[in-house]
Amino acid sequence: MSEPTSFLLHRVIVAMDTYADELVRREHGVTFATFGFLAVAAAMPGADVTSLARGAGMSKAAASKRIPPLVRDGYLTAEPDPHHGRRLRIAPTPRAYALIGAAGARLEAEFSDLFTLHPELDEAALRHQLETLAGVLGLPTDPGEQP
Amino acid sequence: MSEPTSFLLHRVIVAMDTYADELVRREHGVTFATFGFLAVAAAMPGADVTSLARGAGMSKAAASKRIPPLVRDGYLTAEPDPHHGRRLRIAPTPRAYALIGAAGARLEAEFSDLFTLHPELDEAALRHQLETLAGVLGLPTDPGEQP
DNA sequence: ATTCCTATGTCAACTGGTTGACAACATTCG
DNA sequence: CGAATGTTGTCAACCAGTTGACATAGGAAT
Repeated sequence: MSEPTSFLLHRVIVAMDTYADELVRREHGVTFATFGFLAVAAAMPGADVTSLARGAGMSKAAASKRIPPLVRDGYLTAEPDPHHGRRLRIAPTPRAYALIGAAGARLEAEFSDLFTLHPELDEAALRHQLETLAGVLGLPTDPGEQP
Repeated sequence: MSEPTSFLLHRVIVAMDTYADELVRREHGVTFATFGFLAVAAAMPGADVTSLARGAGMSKAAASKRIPPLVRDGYLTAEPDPHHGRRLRIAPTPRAYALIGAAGARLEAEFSDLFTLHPELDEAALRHQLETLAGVLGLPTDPGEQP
C-alpha cells in the first residue's frame, strides 16, 4: 500500500519548515515561528492581543506570552488603547518591518528557485490545487483582516 | 502582494491536521499524533526506540517518553532485545493494528471524498507535484525502512 | 584483554504551546 | 442609574516536544 497523500503533504511541509527555520535563524537570529508571528503583526498593525492571536492561529494566552520579549527586543510596541482601558494596541517597529521584508523576500526567492531549477515542478499548478483545497476546506483566501 | 505559497501550504496543513485530530479523537479516543506514532511503529514492528524516533521524526527522548503510556494502554509491547543488553524491541499489539486500520481507512476515505466531491481538485496532479517536491527536497520516497 | 569509540535509552531542565479561571473593564438591558 | 452579561489580557497548571548529559552496553583496534 502506498503512502496516503495526506501523510506525504505532511512530510513535505515539515521538511520545508525545517529548512525555513534554519535559514531564518541563521540569517536573522530569529525563529521561523517568531518570523511568522511578526508577519501577522505587520499585516494588522495596531491590533489587540486577541485578534493577533486569532490571526496567528494560537490562543490568547500564547500571544500574550509572546509579546513582552518581542517588545524588549525592539520588534513590537504595546501601548494601551486610549479608548479602551484594558485593550492593548500592538504595532511592529521599523526593525520588525525590516526583518519581515528581508526574510520574506529571501524565503520567497528560495522557494521559487526550487521551481525554476526543477522544471518538472509547476508552481502555478501546485498553487492552484492548494488554493482550491483551501477553499474546499473553508479557509479564508487570505488571513489578516481587521474586524 | 499575495500570500507566499509556502504560507498557503502551511495553512492548508494546519486545517487538515485539525480536522484529522478531531476525527480520530472522536472516533477512537486517541490523538492524531498518537495515531501517527502508532502508524510508524506498525510500519517497523520490532524496531528499537532510536529508529522509531527517526521514523516518527522526533528525538529519542520524545519517543522514549511516549512509549510507556502506550504500553500501559495496550497498544505496544516493549521487550528487551535478547541479543543486545540495552536495546528494546517495540511492537504493536493487535489493538494498535485495529486502530491504525480503522482510522487510516477512515481518514483516507474522507480525504479522497474531498476530491471526488470537488471535481476542480485533481488528486493525481497534486500528488505528482508533492512527490517531485519531496524528491527535490531530498526526502525519502517512503519513510519506515529498517537499517 | 584492555582501551577506545560508538550506540542506546533515560533523565533533568527548558520551551512554547494548551485550557480554565480570573480580575478589570465595557456594554446592554430593565 | 444599576445589574447582568460579555470582552480583554494575564495567570497557573499542564502537556509534548527539545537539547545536553549520562550510565551502560557492544564492537574495534592494538
